[in-house]
Amino acid sequence: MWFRRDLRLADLPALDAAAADGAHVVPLFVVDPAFERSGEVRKAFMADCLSALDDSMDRSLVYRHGAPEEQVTRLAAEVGASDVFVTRDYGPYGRRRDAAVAAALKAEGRRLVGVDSPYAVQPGAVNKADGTPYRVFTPFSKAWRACGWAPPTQQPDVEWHGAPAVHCDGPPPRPEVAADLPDAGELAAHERWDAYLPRADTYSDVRDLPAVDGTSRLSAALRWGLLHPRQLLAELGDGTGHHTFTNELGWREFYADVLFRRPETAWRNLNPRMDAMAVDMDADARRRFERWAAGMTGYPIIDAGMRQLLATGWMHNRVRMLVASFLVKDLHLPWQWGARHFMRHLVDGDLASNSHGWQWAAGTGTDAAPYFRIFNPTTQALRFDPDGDYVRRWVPELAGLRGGAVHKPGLLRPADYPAPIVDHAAERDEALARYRHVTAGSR
DNA sequence: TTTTGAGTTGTTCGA
DNA sequence: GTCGAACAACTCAAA
Repeated sequence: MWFRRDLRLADLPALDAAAADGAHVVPLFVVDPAFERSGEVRKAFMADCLSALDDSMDRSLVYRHGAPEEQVTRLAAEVGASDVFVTRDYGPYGRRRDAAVAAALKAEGRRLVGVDSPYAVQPGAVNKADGTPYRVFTPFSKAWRACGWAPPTQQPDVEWHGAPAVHCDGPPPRPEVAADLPDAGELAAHERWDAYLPRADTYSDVRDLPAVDGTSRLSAALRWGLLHPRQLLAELGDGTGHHTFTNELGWREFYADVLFRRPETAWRNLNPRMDAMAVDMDADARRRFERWAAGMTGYPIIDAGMRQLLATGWMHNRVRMLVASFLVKDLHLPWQWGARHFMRHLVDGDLASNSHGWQWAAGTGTDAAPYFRIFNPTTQALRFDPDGDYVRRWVPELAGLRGGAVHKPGLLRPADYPAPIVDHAAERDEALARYRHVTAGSR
């Protein structure tokens, strides 16, 4: 059983298949050199989840460092495995990697057996009546719900054998990070869900308020497969809050489906007409990006979000939209710069959701926001953080400003907090002018 | 087959 | 102060 982004034992059909008929299961995790590109916070969380997984199987997990097509093949030969079981990966890198591993195994008479997916409905399965994919979320979500999903399975009764009989490299290095990470591991994820579910009926009312603990905070658990969305869907009902929560899981599956069908859109515009949009990439653009990334734009809600990201590896969804809109429409930078920063720092960073969330904000993607829908960071802050508590938590320089006044420091701006780096009204006009240029050029 | 209306997350302007 | 229109262009499903 080769674990990748499914670091759990319960409701894991690939493990069920591996352990069928009492077969001896050797659990493997390959520390792929590709992980080197990850940010420190992501590496730390992954290492913690692996440690918890290893604990849950009596420290049987075999670590191997290196290219998967070599390491998987070598271990399979060492233990005489006829089959290597995996949960299928639908991402661009994972598909290439798995094709290479499958070919290497096949050359030695072994099989790579893909089972299940990280989704309730596997990417590629939801189609319109004519067989083509949906490009708008709402009709997708109706068809997705109509597909239905299997109930979760119980944890299989696998007999783990303790310390591996074969050579085992050490676990991946666990960087020391200042970030306040979520509790790692399958058990912690289930405890979080059990604690959240009784409050899920309030989801649609409070999910947009970044100062409130009004969401499940299970995004990282879903990303690393500490639990499967089936396990959540099985317990969600039809009330407004539960329906909205289910829709958010649907968005995750929608974007996985889009990326599966169009893998190049991880970093390229889905809508090629938007390739003509003028974006800034000069030295001043890089300077503006650095200010954005550091949380020093002078717009309090933007800076609070960017600092929350650096401090915790997570950012509230409403604020993700605001900082994304700000990067694209106020700073006129390529959405890919922001997407890359998010992937480096988010513990829940998922290529499909991240890239297409950014493309939604940038107006380049599937079912994209109309380009003229430009968030006003101050208006949004006053609406969704009316008491200013979120900003004061993450921007201590502004702690002396009371209530919503924290969103408009103006003349009360402390000396250690920056003045706004751009004027929103002027940059809004600039963004609309650039957009008009694109649409005029295509007529 | 064609038409029609709706579509995650908004803002501004003018009546 | 409130309210509706305008801001683009295209997809999709139902009528």
